[in-house]
Amino acid sequence: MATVSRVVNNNPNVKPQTRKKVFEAIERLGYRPNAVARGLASKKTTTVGVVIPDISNSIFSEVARGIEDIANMYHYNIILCNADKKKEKEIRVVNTLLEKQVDGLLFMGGVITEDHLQAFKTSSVPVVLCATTDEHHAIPSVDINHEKAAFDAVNVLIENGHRSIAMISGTLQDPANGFARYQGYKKALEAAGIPLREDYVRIGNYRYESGLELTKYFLELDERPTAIFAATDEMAIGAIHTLQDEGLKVPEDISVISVDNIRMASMVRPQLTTVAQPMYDIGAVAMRLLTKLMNKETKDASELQQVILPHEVIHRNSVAHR
Amino acid sequence: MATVSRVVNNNPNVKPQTRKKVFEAIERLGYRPNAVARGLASKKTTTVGVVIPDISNSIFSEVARGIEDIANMYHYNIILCNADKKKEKEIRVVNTLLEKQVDGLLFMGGVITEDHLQAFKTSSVPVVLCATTDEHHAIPSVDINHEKAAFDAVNVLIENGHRSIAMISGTLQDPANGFARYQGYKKALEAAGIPLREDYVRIGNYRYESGLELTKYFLELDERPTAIFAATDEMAIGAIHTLQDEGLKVPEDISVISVDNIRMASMVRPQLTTVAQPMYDIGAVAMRLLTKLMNKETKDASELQQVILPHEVIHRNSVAHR
DNA sequence: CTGTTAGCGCATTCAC
DNA sequence: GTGAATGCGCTAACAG
Repeated sequence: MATVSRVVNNNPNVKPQTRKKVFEAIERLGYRPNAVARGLASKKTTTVGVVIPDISNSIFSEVARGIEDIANMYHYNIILCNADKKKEKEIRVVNTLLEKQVDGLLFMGGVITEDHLQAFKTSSVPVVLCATTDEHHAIPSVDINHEKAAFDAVNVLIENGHRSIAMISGTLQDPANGFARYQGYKKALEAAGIPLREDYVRIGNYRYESGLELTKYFLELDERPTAIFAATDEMAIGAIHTLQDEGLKVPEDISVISVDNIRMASMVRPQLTTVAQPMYDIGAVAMRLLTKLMNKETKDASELQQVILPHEVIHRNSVAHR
Repeated sequence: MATVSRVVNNNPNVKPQTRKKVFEAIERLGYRPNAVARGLASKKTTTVGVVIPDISNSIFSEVARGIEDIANMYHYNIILCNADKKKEKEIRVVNTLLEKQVDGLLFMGGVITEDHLQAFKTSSVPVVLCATTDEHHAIPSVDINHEKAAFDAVNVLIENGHRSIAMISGTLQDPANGFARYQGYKKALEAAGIPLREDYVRIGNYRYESGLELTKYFLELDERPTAIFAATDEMAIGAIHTLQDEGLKVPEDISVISVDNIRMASMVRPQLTTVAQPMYDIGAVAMRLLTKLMNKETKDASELQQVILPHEVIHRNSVAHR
């Protein structure tokens, strides 16, 4: 029995001949190792938990793909849980994942509250945040610099001569994303000496429909903006369509830029100029970091583990000089 | 110890008072049940395996969301594995999933070969196919009728007076999807007495880029088609863009229709007329069926378990009368 | 209603 | 290099 365990686990201390015999017996009997029993005995499940807001959202599904590819590479499987950015659900799934004895946890979600931190603290396995950060940087994370990304996007507009720049923002309640991107907008205007106009900022919900809707508001203004910065590609595409539906041309009449670079950004006309956020890489790097933490390859989880991946302006056809 | 097990598992045979005491102790000690040990002892893991071609593809990620929601409702978790429609990888992940003692398996993939059937047969837990079927209907499945969906799509074109209808097909090697949709196209033409022209059919890979590319070919034909039927929305959107880039108007000059109804279909201009395939429901129904099978609520896995969900024509703005 | 017992299928000592 | 013994943390009989 111990010998079988050795060959199954590739332990070298087995005579090649008996190894062969064991393999034959395995084949003949259709023996399949029981990973649950192995997990109980070895205290390792080679499984990691992934909590994600919504797998059907393309942003997150790309991150998930990055996670799974790297997980696979290191022979981990992933248990996937949608939590819809609902705090209660997030904490609940973290606990069930921990009960299932995952070897590590990847967390994507909304705001990281004290309760989240508390839940993570009860974990005996490493946790890394993915595409988000906690305000105190208490948990390892990998993300982009959302504020700088937004700043760079708005700057593209400014460099193209725009000074009337509206923003379709996400919720300001989310410090890691919505608020940070709004801050980037504000600072870019500030740096260019452009006064911030309150009527040039509307709050959406990140989605297409809200881009569609909020753009109508801008068009009713006496002084229409000449450019719109949307916090997400989806809202930007919504904006473009409202503009087009109203007979305006993008980018000739109004320019549009955003941040994300979802696949759809190059599948619309005009193709969207946007700041690319490397979704796949965020997932991949986060998973890689998690493997290091699980193997204790890295000294201390609390040092240096705030990875910021670079973003990049992708020039396409939705921004024009004026 | 047994009593603790009882309260944790909500067994009614516990005096309310001792139940309360146990809960207090659990709270005080921060006790967290070990689901792996439970799984070993009870032979149930409350986990199901999901093999999926690519979670970052919106078609599949919507199915996955349907699966997870219902799984969650029945207190199952899902282990998600991407297999990219690669036979070898598919079979490998099925085996690791089985080693992990999942209580059931949901399979989305490419062609179901004999080797797949063989792998499923070694499973002691139920398997259901999701968004695909095997040719012999040996495995329970939930899907739409792809042939009829394609037939209906082409018929919309015919009813609108089109007789020169080209098709951008998926691979004909995939009987459950690509080939079935091609068959639907063929039969619709046949039923309308329209001869099939070989130069009106091109084979793509389901994706945007191939729609983009193959449409150019149709435009170079002496007799241009007046309508294009694409096997997927992505290819249809690609077709529309090539048409527009060449200065043609959709649907005035050329009509386009397809099947899928991905979210993006209503996020392009013109909005895409397409046959809706209920992705979320396919996942949800498949998971629900799997729960029944796992609970042996249903007599025999091999009877009646070929669920066909209805599809529906969604009229938008990419088809015109001529 | 509660406590005792015996595995679940492995990995991991420890002898040999 | 191999086999025997122990225990991972729980559930499932079984007594009481």
